[in-house]
Amino acid sequence: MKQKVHSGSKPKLKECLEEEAYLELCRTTDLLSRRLGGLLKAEDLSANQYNILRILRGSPDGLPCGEIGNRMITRDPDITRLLDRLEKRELITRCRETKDRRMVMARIAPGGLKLLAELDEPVREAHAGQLAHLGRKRLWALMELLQEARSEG
Amino acid sequence: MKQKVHSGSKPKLKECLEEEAYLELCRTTDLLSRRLGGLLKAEDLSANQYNILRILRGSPDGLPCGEIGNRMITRDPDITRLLDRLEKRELITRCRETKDRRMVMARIAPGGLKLLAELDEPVREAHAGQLAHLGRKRLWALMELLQEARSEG
DNA sequence: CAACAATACTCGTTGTAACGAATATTGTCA
DNA sequence: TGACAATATTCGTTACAACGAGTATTGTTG
Repeated sequence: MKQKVHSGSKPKLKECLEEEAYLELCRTTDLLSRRLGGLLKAEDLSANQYNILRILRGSPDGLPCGEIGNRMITRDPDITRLLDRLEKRELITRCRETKDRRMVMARIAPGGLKLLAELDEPVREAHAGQLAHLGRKRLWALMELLQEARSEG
Repeated sequence: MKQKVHSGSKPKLKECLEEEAYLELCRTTDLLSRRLGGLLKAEDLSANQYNILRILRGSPDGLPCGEIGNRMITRDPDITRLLDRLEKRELITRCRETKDRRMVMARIAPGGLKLLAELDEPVREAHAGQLAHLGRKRLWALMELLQEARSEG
């Protein structure tokens, strides 16, 4: 996920505005991601693993693997292996659904909740430290623009 | 003024605006990156390799490996191997500097220029297709906000 | 029931990122 | 000159992403 983009040369005339905007986006995301990455690495979590945990925390009833795959845009064999690692560390649990026994529901486990809870504060502080200087107004403006950017892709 | 007291349940983490903005940023960058990723994969280029080629195109006199590493925020040994792969495909050339013989200058090769040239149009079209609906005004606003976001991290 | 679709999984593969440790060469400076 | 710094490299390691092919189980439908 980490995508690095060169930030050196001045924009050539031929480069279109959309491309420049994309580069800005990459640079910014990359910069902001580094701190978070450091926090996660200290807990031996990959960004994807962290995302899964947060998704599952938001769905206390659990989610089928396929649904996780849809949200992450990741193929199901890869989701399976991601969940394998998380399950081995007892951060999540899996159990087969009784209704539709084709599905396996993944739920966050106490260990996963605890780990997330420990990360919440530093993560929030990291983001605040990096973005608070924008202020509420510009943050809202930024979020709105980003949503609009995705709204018609 | 009366103070509100939490009853029993754990105080919900205040979803801070900065964190939300970061998530929006990630979602947007991720979405936009996928098309580019497809174009690059068709040419067997990783995002990092593509970035290096673009950096080098912007520096016709070549760059020392260390400078590339600085721009990409990537460690020396990894840059070396990235350049190895690019050199093997004759997309770049390397030669030792005569002045300071510790340095090795990497330059883009004709093959690299050609490959980039072939990618320029589809890449630009992809980005335009994804972002043009914002219009110039909002694109500028977005870019400005992103620059400000990085200006104090 | 048979055929098919959906779900998750197993297995294998390749390339890469990221990191640590060590080395050779060269330049700089006290 | 000798000690040190800078540059790039080699080597080894681990984990992960991404992809393809195939399998087992279960549900659905004609």
